[in-house]
Amino acid sequence: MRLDADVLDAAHDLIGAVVTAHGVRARITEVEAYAGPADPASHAFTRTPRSAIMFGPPGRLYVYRIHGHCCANIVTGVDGVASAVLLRSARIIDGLDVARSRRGAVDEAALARGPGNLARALGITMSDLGTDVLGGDAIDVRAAGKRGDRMASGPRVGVRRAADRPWRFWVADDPTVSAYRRHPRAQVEPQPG
DNA sequence: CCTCCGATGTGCT
DNA sequence: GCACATCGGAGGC
Repeated sequence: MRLDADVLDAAHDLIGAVVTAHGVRARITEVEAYAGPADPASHAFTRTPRSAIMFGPPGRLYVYRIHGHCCANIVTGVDGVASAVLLRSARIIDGLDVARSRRGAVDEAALARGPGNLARALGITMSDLGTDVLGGDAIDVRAAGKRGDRMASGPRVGVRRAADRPWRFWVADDPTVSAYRRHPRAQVEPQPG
């Protein structure tokens, strides 16, 4: 996985990768790229205590809370370059009963559909902030065999600024992928040229 | 399709 | 203090 390369390459590589966390294994089916200071939608557009981790080395987990939910990102880019890939959806491979106990009575395809639901199903909380997912810690992300799935891309979900950059990537026609929701006050970004 | 709203932390003033 | 957010479920049209 090219986590130290361009964040769009890293996002591509994370589709199909397998994440293991707290008794559940899942194959990633949907991600979004956030390009740091070059990206008004990124938490690292400005450097704050919360976003500082994204300015560090790749492979660490950036977890944040929003509206009472936790969301998990993989930090990308070499040390000093701030960017990250949000894990939005996944298909549970192993530990279905554990995931169900965390998520309640929902369809199997919906257990880890959407970033808040994914973190919940995998038991990821703020205590996992900073975990090195490449280093044999409690949470692990690794490339899996190529599956020949068709990849699709489009605008990111729920962002107000830079709302039209097609930096969301997902496995085409996969029922575990979340629906697109545009931010109600999405801003139009000036087009170059 | 759309709009509302609970939920709660972060960052700005 | 306060606006707003990488959300998600429910409900209306």
